[in-house]
Amino acid sequence: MASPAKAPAPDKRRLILDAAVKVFARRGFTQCRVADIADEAGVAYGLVYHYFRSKDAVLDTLFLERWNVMVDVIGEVDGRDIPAAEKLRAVAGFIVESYRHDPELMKVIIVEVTRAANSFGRTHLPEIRRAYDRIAEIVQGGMRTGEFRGAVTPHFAAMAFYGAIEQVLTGWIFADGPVGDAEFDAAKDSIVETICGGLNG
Amino acid sequence: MASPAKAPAPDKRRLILDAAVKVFARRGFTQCRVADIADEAGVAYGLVYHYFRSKDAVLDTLFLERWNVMVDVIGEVDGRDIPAAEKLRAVAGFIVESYRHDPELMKVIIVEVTRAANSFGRTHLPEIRRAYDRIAEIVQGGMRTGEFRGAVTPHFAAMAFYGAIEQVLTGWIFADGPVGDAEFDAAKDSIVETICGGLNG
DNA sequence: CGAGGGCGACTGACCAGTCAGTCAGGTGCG
DNA sequence: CGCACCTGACTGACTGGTCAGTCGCCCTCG
Repeated sequence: MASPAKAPAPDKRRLILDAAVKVFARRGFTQCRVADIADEAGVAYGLVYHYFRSKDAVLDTLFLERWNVMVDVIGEVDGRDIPAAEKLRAVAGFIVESYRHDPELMKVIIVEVTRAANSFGRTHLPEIRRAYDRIAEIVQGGMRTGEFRGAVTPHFAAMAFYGAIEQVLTGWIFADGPVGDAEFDAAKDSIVETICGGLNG
Repeated sequence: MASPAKAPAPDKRRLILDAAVKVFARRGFTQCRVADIADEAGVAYGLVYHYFRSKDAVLDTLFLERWNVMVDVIGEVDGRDIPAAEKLRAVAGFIVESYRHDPELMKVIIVEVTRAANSFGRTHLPEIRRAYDRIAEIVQGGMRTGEFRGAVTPHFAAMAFYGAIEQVLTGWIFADGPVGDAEFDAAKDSIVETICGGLNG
């Protein structure tokens, strides 16, 4: 996927990537033309193909850049010496903060890859699964120490946890108005509260 | 969307709809051609346009037919005189059974509409929201009677609940192998157990 | 002077939707 | 009863437009 070794011309390449995020977020991957990316970047059409093998490769790069960071963070969090519930809070916090920091990128990743079972979601299944697996490891750790009970499998709990987060982000994406700081912070707590504490009173 | 009053020729129209489910499930809405639907139905290309305004209208019909049934079921369940947790179990059960009964249709609805924020998801936002709202009403009822505690808003709990279900179904969709009966039944319990009981031990 | 970043007109494939026409079954009239 | 006419379901070749990807050229910098 373009220039593996020493970065040759970081400027324009980055410009194209950033422009692609904007354009993909605005109209969706399929609905936008390669010309839109080039225009947004203020760059010639052909230059996109100088840096990327195809339109698909642009999305692939965007997704992998960010997803790998997230998978690493989850692993790092699991290594910390804190309660399992705090680990889940850290993960939920990181994902919510990612959205707060760059909503357009997160929209593209979720809508065009993570939730796109017929196209990029299928391509990147292994990477997506790795994230679930790492969350499941956190849950399993919590069960080992007795912090969590073993009513459901770790894998299942991980699906529910990640599903809840993605559903909340999707709500924000659909709303596509500005979301307040209070709402971001409330969401982090609510996600952990729901999955760990449960509804039962 | 075609013949409102007395059904004139139910055969071919239904045939096209059923064929579309197969084809959309197999290759995705955008990746498949109208000719594929016609071929699958064993019908001429033009007939698709005799019964439907456009390719989009075929998907719209498929989605609304099924989604409205689900929204009605959720409302009916809420009317029953049973504990709130049992209501959620009934809803989760209905959705899981819908998948068990017709996985292809559910795949199309979830992948192409519910999770497609840039296309049909946006179009059908009102219908999708109606389902969330009805689930939230169930949760709110549970809080009123003291069955559920009010740690999170009903709306948030509804998002988490539905998000967990959809994530589980998405897992099955991605796996696209046969899923065993035991797994279906376990899922219904696990979803309710996770959302109501929580992980904390 | 040549390597390679940068350019954008062009092409070939693809596909949603159209439309001119066929045909089977129904209806009314002589 | 049967002939003429009508209706609309049904057909599939064709069109118009779109767009990913190519290619030959230019221009700058070392």
